[in-house]
Amino acid sequence: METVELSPRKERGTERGARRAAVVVWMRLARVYHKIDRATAEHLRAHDLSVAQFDVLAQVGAREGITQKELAAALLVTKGNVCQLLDRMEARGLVERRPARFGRGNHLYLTEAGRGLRNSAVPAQEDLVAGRFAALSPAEQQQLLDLLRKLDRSLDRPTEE
Amino acid sequence: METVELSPRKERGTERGARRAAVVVWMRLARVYHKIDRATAEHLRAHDLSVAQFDVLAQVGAREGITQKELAAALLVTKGNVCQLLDRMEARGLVERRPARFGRGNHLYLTEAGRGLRNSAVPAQEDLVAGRFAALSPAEQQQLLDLLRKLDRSLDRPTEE
DNA sequence: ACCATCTGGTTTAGTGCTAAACTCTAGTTT
DNA sequence: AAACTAGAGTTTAGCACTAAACCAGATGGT
Repeated sequence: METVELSPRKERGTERGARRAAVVVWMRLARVYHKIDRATAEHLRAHDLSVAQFDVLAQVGAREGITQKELAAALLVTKGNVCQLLDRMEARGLVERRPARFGRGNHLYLTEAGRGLRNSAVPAQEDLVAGRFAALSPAEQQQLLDLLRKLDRSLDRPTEE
Repeated sequence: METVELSPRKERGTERGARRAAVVVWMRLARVYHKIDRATAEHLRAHDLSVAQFDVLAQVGAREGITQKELAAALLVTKGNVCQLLDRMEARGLVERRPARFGRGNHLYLTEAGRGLRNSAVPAQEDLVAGRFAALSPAEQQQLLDLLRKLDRSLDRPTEE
């Protein structure tokens, strides 16, 4: 295995420190993500839903008529993944694919069952999340949101390292 | 950075408002996590490593002699998952399972190949993460870390919902 | 009209992950 | 010592997810 090209910067002492600091933040963020994700997965089992399926239900419910491509983009997953997810959920009668009348692409809609499940699962899910964040005051949550937003936006801009 | 309202004024301080607010923070956190996770996965392919394998390599390298159970706990995954992961990595000659001399459990060690790979992959990975967090100043990263730490610690405390 | 291309969507192979059942053995009980 | 128990590790079934190849209908240029 070859050595990988490191970024062409000079190894100044402060850079090393900055690198460490970022890694620590990232590890903590990943930890928090995992814990809450696990907790929601466990909770959603009461509705016979996986987290992925819940996400589909929530997104499609919020934006009916969305296409598979758009859904994949919204969920940050591949179209292949969305396709398989929809296969299962359609077979279970939760969502419906309708081919576009003009142009290409399938439009997605919730069935009655899907809407019903969504209406019960979404509030429960929100309650759970609210509970997990309850340790932070509203002001702290706002602060956290601000930081995450700034970070998130910077991630869209093509590599500015 | 300017503060953005979380929700319409009329919901401020209400249960509904708090619930919404937490959900918004959570969605943003999940988004950030996904993006960085994807970026690291892509980057690690240069070393023929998945994120999970990288994590194993990093953990075992940092704490040689760790048991599988401890590793699973450190990575927040099931022991079954660790077992499979180790199967592949052992087959590839990166790690080694050694049955405990006394008591039960396997102790884990990196092979020479594993150590070499770790030594090249870890710094590259840290550079990438540092780059992704570069949009935040050191002070902001500290702030983010503080909030995540507080949140993380609260998640360990048995359900206070 | 014809062909080339583009682009949603589908399929497939391979990893990651969980839950749950199972194995094996160390340490304990009787 | 024989049997029981508990705990680390393994196995299995099934969903999630990606990358990459594939398919088919739309679009567009000549």
